[in-house]
Amino acid sequence: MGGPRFEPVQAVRAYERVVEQVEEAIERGVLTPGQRLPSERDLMVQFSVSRSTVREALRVLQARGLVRSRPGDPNGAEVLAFSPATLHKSMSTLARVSELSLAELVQFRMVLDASANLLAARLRTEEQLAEMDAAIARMREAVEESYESFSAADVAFHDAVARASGNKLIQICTDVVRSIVLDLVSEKIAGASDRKALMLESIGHHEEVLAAVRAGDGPLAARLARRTMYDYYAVYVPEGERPALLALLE
Amino acid sequence: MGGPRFEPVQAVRAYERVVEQVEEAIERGVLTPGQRLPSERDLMVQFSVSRSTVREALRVLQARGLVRSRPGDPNGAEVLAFSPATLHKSMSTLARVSELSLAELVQFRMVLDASANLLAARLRTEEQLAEMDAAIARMREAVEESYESFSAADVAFHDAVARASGNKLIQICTDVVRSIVLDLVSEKIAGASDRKALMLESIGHHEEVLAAVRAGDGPLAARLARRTMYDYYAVYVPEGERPALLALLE
DNA sequence: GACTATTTGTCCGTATGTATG
DNA sequence: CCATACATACGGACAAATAGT
Repeated sequence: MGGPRFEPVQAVRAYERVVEQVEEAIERGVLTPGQRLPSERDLMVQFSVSRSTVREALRVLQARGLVRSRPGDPNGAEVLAFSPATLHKSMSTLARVSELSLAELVQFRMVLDASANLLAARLRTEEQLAEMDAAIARMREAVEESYESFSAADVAFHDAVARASGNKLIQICTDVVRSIVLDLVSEKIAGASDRKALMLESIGHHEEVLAAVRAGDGPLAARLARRTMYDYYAVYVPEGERPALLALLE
Repeated sequence: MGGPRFEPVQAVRAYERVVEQVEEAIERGVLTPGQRLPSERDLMVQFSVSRSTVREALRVLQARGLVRSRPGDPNGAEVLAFSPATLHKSMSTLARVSELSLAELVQFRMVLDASANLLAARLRTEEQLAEMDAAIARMREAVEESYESFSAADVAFHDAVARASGNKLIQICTDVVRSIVLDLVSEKIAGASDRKALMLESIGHHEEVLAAVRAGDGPLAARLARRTMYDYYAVYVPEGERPALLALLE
């Protein structure tokens, strides 16, 4: 064993080297959000490449959500704070291209929401409990208004729980997967004839979940959260795929 | 309320429009993986834009993992099958830039692995059980060899469980988060003095988990999986953040 | 408000290395 | 080996947009 482990020589493009250097500077904190990159002409001098190369590198950095540039900006491209937008983008294409079924998405939401509730039940503050109360109150008001405002309040509730979990990864994934699921089923829900009854039932479920979170009973909150999500979305999942969801309900 | 809801007019760049059209063609299945795009010169004619614009669009598409282009290829850029590589990339930068702590990453792994085991216990086939057996066997052999081969076998086990869960999203996220965690702690583990004892203990835990999966006891498998992961990684997590992990162990 | 300087967005032409037949 | 077509990279140019005077 052993011997020299040569790296495969790959003709790395010029723009890639530019991307790497800027990316590393951002990740190392040398460039912080809000700061500006040098102008394209300055960059072509510093990297000693042509402007086209600089621009291709900037496009890649922009696609990765690290910088943003506007025409005529005298300050150069702006370094952005990381947002889950790119994550959202790639997960969305994954959902559309790589044939993610609604069942898998809902199942993943059940996993995330249950975990968030489990953690929130132990770690929540009084302030966060108040947020959840307020969200449910808005859900109740929205029943008479529109499905859109109801859905917004529902999102706010789950968001508050996700924040209370203290885990940013849970928070971000919850946000991403939820918006994808809503894209897939919001028209169907909005057009349901018994929409109002569904909303009222959902509110009751949310209140039970919140009571468990308030009582600090994590396992119960997680179980109720899974059940709530199942009851709300199962009708839109093909019957053949529902057993996979039920497997989470023990 | 009401009134015409105008969209904010944003000067959409030419390369963006090119990206949109190609992206849509891929997502609608007009362009399938393995197919080739027209050459850059053909594209500048079809879109009636310049070469630079075409190239910037191709860089963005490449950054999103949708196409790949090599110099001298007579067939033009290749349409790729979607891979979680972009997802991996953006989640990695999220971990580095957005200050994700090791505690949060391990916590998320605990959530994913527990859910995967819960589902696997009900949905696994005999074939998948055999894979898990084989992985544990390789772990046992690797104890005398090296930490690297042990880690590889360990990865294979968790991968088999994730596949057996039947949820691609769990599978992909497991893969992504695991590699990030391993990047952060693999040197520490490899350099541990009581490495061998740790490996043996870990094997025992994995066997208990597998026994629960084989018995079809999902909740038990999930609980053991969480415990296994905690015991393996907790020492690398700052003491102040361990309570957040313990909150998952009920 | 208008003018000017600078920057980005876009286009064109050209040279070079590479892969295919 | 040669010819062709391609991607890569360079440099120059002009219009549109922005910021400061």
